[in-house]
Amino acid sequence: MAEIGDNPARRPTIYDLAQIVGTSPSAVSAVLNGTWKKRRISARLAERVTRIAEEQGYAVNLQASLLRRERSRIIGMIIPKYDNRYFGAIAEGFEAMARERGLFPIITCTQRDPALEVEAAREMISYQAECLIATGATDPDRIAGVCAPSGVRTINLDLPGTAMPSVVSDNFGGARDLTRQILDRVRDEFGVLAPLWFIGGRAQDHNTRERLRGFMAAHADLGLGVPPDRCIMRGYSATKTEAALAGAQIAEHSGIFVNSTIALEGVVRWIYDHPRLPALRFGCFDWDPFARFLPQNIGMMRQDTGAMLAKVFDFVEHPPPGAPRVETPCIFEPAN
Amino acid sequence: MAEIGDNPARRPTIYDLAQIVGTSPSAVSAVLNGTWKKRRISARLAERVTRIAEEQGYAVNLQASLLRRERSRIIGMIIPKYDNRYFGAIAEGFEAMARERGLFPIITCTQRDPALEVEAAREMISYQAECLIATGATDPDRIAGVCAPSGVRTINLDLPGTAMPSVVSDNFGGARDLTRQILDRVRDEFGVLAPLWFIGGRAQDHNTRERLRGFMAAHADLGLGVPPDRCIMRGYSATKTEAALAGAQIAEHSGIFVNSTIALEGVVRWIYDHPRLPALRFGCFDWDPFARFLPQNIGMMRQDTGAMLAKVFDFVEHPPPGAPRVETPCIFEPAN
DNA sequence: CAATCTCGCTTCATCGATTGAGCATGGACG
DNA sequence: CGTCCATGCTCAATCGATGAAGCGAGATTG
Repeated sequence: MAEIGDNPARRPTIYDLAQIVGTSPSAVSAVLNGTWKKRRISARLAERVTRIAEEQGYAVNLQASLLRRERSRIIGMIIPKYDNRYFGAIAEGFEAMARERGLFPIITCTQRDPALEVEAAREMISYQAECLIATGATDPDRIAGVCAPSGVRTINLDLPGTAMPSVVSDNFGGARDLTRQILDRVRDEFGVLAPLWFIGGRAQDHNTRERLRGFMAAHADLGLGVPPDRCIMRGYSATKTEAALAGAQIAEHSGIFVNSTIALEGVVRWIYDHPRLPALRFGCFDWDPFARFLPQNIGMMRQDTGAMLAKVFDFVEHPPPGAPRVETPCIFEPAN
Repeated sequence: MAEIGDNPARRPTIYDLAQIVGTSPSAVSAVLNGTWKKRRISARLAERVTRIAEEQGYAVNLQASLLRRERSRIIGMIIPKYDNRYFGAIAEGFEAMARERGLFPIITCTQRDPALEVEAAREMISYQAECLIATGATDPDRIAGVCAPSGVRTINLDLPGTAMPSVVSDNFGGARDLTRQILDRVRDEFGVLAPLWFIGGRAQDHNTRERLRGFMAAHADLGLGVPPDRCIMRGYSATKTEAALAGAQIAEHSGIFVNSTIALEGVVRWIYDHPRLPALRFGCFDWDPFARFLPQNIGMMRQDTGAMLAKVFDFVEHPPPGAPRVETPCIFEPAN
C-alpha cells in the first residue's frame, strides 16, 4: 500500500489549528469536542476555531482521542456471513441502532470459522470496544472467555452461550409451528400424512437441536414417528445439502422442513435439477423475498431481527445479572 | 451503557506485564509486537513475557499503538446496504482480501444516504484509515473532496467518480447482452418482437444511464425503437417499483429488463399479486440464487465482485496516476 | 591491558487529544 | 483601596505503545 507520505498534505492536528488561530491546543480541543461552554471559551473564539478547522479539513484523531478518554463508546459485533437476509438485516439494524445511541459500531465477518471468531474478538478488545455482540458464534463461551480478562462484556445473538446473556429466536416454537403448517399442507394438497424430511444445519448446533425438537414435537402431536434417516444435517452449505439430497430417497408427495435459506438453496437446486421434478412441499426456517414465489414453498418462519436487536441493546444498556436467555417469537410469512 | 469500571478487572497494559515479569515496558512491547529479535531481546525473556501476557489475557491497545505508529494499515469501506447478494459478496470479499494483505478492514453501511456517506467517510479519516473504498456512493467526488485534505486516497467501486480511480461493471456491455437475450427469448417463446420494459434504478445514476444506453443499443441493433414510457425508474425500492408497475400498461407477452435485484423484488411481487398472471419474461441486471428458479426469469447478469475487488486492491497497492476507470465484464447466469 | 565490539537490556521523548489546575484581567463590592 | 469573583483563557500531566539512543557487562582483538 502506498504511504500516506506520498501526499504532502499531513492531517492537520489541534496544534496546527492552534497556531493558525493564535490560541492554545487545549482551547481548540475544547471547541471541537463541544465542551467549550463548560470550559468558558468565548463564542467568538469558538467560531473562529470552527471556521479554521473546517477550512483545513480537520478531523479529530480518534486514536489519540480514545486513548485519553476513559470510554470508547465502541461496540463490536462479529457475524458469520453477509450472504443471506437474516444476517444482512442484523448487520444493518445493529449499525443503525448503535448510532442512534451514540455508539460506534464495528462489525467483522468471521466466515463461520472458530479461529477467525476468536481473532476478531481479540481485535475488538484491542479497539477498546466496551461490549461485543457475538452473532451466530460457533463457540460463544470461548469468546466470552477471551473477553473476560479485559472486562469486555459479550452478548450472544442467534446462538446462545452459558457464560453471557443470549438473545435467540424461539427455535423450538417456530419449528413446531412451521412443521405443523407443512404437515397440514401436504395432507391437504396430497392427501398424505407422513413424516417430513428435516434438511440443513448441524446436529451439534444449538439452534438446529431446538428446531429438531420442535419438528419432533409437531410430529408427536399427530402421533407420527420420524425415522432417523429423515434428518439430513450436513452443515450450512448449499452444495453439500444438494449432494446429500441426491443420495436420499425422497418420494413423490413428500414434505421438507428446510433449516435456513442456505440449505434452501441446495434444496431448490436439487428440486429443479432433478430429472423428474417430484411434487413436494417445503417450508423454511428463515426468510428470503424470492423464495416466497417458489411454487413448492408453503411459507417461511422469519426471525424477528428488530425485536432481537432491541433486546440486545437493552442488555447493553442495562446489564442483567447472570446469563439470561431471551427467546424471541418468529413471524410466519406464508408463501404465495 | 454500563461503565467498564463496573468490572474490577482493568485491561492489563505493557506496564503491568513489565512489573510482573520484572522487566521494562519497552522490552515487553518489543516482544509482543514481534520486533524483539531486531531489538536483541533474549529468547528466554521473550518466552517469559509471552507466557505472562497470555496468562493475563493481554490485548494490545490499538488506540495507543496506532497513535504512535506512522501507518495504521486500516482500510475503510462504505457500502449502501447489506440486503442483497451483490453488496454482501463485496463486503465479505473486501474483508477477506484486506486481511490477506495484512490490512484492517472497517466497513460502514450508509443506507444510500448522502449525509451518512460523508459522515462515515469522516469517521474513517478519524480512524486514520489509509485508504477508503466508496462503494455505490451517491456522490463519489464529494467523498473524495472530504478525504483529500487528510491525504486519504479513495477508490470508487460500483459507481464511478471523476476525482479518483473507479472500478465498475461493464454496465453498457452487460445490459446490451442481457437485453438481447431477453428479446431473443420473447421472440422464441412468444413469437413477438417488441421493445422491452426497463424497470428500476435512478435516471440520474451513472450505472442506470449506462445500462439504459446498452438497453437502447440492443434495441437499435434490431431496428427497434423504445417509447420513453417504457422506462420506469423509481429508485432502488421494491415497493415503489411494484406500485409503478401497477400503474403501467404491461401487455401479455412482454419482456422486462429489471435493473437490480431490489427492483426485481417489486417486479415479482407485482407479477404474483396481479389478478391475471400475464405470460411474460424478464432478465435481471444482478444476481440472486432464488430468482434463478422463477419461471419467467430468463437469466441474470451477475457482476464479477471478485474481479472488481482484485482491481480495487491493485489500485490500493499501486496508486495509478489520475482517475482511471476500469470496467469489469459481467457474467451471464441463465435461469432454469 | 586498553580499545572495541556484541549482547541484552533500559531510558525517555513522542504520537494527538483531553482535562484538572492555575493564571491574568477586569469589574463589583465593602 | 484591598478583596473577591467571574471570565477566558493557558499549562502540563496523562492515556499506552513505540523505537532511537544509550548504558553496563562481558567477550574479543591488537
